Amino acid sequence: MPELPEVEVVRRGLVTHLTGATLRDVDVLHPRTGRRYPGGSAALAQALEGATITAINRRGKYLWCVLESESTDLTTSAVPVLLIHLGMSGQIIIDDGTASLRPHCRMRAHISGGRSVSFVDQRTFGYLTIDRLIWDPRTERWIPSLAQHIAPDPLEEGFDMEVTVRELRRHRVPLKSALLNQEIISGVGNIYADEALWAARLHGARLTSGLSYAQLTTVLTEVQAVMRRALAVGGTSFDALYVNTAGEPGYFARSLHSYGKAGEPCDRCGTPLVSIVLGGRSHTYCPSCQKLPVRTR
DNA sequence: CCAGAGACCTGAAGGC
DNA sequence: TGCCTTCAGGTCTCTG
Repeated sequence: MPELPEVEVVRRGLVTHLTGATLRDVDVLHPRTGRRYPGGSAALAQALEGATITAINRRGKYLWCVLESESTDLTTSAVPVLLIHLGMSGQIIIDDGTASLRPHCRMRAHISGGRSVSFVDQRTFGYLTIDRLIWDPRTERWIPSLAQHIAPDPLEEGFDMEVTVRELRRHRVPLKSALLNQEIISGVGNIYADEALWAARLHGARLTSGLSYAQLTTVLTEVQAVMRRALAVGGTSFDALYVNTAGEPGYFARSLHSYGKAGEPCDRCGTPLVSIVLGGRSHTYCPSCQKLPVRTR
């Protein structure tokens, strides 16, 4: 499940292999992959034909390739980008172009040197589309218009801890749900939300409005810390659905303390971890280290 | 405006 | 053995 660290690992792979690359013989092979592009997958493939990638950037789980195009479709004053969201099973694989089409391959294009780039996505929650860059005054950088609604992510330069804490407190929702809300903080998914809550010793059901500035700052600091550690080892490959651009898994799964460990002893106190459903998503926590405050009345 | 629920999708895993 | 149900996840859309 690609969250911020996994998407960043993919971005770094693309920087190495796609910077300066021109897309040729573009095929978009599934209708859902191009569903966000007006005209759909066939029109998307046509628009991408001959486009050259000049830079690859990211905010949260949103990834985009800045394009220069020989196609008039893309020539306007605004800078066009290929926006990529990996959804929950998206992979981008660079190979030597001789391999046969991979299972669940949703887009394939040839690039220079006889190589090819494939977008593989088993569950089709991911998508590709073409968007335009707009200026984001909050962080003083260019972002795709379709990423306008998401907040800065905890590892980007313009991330403001105090603003995010205030935004968390403005909502009256379970802390776990707030961490997953990309409009409050972007890039966090179920794995790193559970891990940060475990590290901060906070129960995910606690309401954001009832938590102190110090507690919220702690959990955000833990989000940053766990993501940096995961990034350092190539991300989390909990199942076969996440790999880097070379098709290799990351190694952070072995460092997880709570996600996917219901019933196993807590690494701090030995109490068996418990799993509940919160906002429609599983939340695994230690009932001893991450207590809910006792309700009076 | 805001919170919560449902829809989307596919393969793995569990139950009978 | 085989069929059926349930579950997992991120984001968008709808409802109250």
